[in-house]
Amino acid sequence: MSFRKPSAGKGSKKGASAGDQTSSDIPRKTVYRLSLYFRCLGLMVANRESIVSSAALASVAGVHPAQLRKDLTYCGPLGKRGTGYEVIHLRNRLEEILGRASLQPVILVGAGNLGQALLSYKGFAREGFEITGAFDIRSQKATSGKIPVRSMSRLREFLGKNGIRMAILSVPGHSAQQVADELVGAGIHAILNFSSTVLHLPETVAVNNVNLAIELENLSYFAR
Amino acid sequence: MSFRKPSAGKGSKKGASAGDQTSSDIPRKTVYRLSLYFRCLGLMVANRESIVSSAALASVAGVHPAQLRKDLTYCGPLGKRGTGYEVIHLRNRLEEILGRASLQPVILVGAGNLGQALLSYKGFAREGFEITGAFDIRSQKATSGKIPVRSMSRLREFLGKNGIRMAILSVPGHSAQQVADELVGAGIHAILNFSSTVLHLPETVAVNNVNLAIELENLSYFAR
DNA sequence: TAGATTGTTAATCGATTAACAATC
DNA sequence: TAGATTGTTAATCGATTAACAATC
Repeated sequence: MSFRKPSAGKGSKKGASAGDQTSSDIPRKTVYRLSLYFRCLGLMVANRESIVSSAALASVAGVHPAQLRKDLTYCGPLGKRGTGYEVIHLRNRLEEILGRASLQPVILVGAGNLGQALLSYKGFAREGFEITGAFDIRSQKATSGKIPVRSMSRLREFLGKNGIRMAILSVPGHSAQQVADELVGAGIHAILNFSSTVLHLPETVAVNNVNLAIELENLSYFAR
Repeated sequence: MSFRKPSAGKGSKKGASAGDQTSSDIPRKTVYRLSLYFRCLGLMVANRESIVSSAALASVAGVHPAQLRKDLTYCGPLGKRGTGYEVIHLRNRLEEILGRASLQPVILVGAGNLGQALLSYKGFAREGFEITGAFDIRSQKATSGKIPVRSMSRLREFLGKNGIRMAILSVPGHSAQQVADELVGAGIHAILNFSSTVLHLPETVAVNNVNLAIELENLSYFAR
């Protein structure tokens, strides 16, 4: 989950948020769905499917066919009327737009319970995101198969040296705002916020909120 | 993150989804924000604040004051004109509506890399959700401090015996749909889906999608 | 009473979907 | 050519915000 808004406005996204940022002409919700289409197309490539219609792709992605076609208008004309889309071609175009070609370095801040769990999660790497550094108020020696957790005091130096723009924030709620300010001050432009605090940051900083407790709470409400 | 829609419609929420369900008159986005307000009020209670205005609470929650007031209309009249809201009173009312009073049992299905991480995450318990059972195709003995991972074949029996309605799904994408069908068949009404697959399920089942890779991908797009 | 703030309605805004001409 | 499906515009729908009367 995440809460920031589409590129056009300010306000709150999924549930709530503070501060939004612009970075392109494609609305945030559309960018999100493009990621989804990209993944569906990856499966189709693996299945040796060469052509797909908007109806078929939309069905797999769980969206309305018209919405898919609307979303794709942001990517230029890509299909062939009467036929559909070339799977590989469409996938390549989305990869290009989403900037998936290159590996993205990310730092993780807050190596507590959730932070440690995220550090051991291999899904990020599988998707092209490498956690190149981990930070916490208390540093931890590297143990087998794990990267070292550095002291927060080394943050600025590390970011500058490695040109990193993205951070995963998994500190306790009570220190999230302060740490986020620190991150932004040190040059971070995008934060995946797992803390339960709504961050107040400049609009130039992109924030996506993932609040697992609220997701469950939300489900439990609708499960009754 | 999560993708299902507000209680009223069908379509996709944050990014994409398939299938939606109704369960009340309060729109899903509003329910989500009520959770957020509930947490902010918790902090205020801890700070011994007794009264709060819509402007102040909205600011902390990162939403527009009018939106907060609109959201609260679903909860009945709660404030005092000219003064604001009694913190404790409002918090209690939200707790009531969200059904936070009681502890919710949840199962986790898929004890791979991410599943193990989620099992060791203590944040769920802290928020009133107890992972009472874990399942995987291959069962695992309980080790110190961890609950046992049961074989999927024991699922139906376990659910029936414990009256569990919610599941966290952390299986690989390629088996997510099949396992989800199994869960629904066994009586699950709400799924927190961490897999990268968009699930196609009956509208009566609530699904929230959390796709960490897409969250990061989305951020990386806007961080450029 | 004067000032403040809620609750609510109406206006705005954006996102989704329907419809269809263009065209393969 | 006839059938299919895209790309796009217009219509619909829902969510957010502005505005203000009610009232504490």
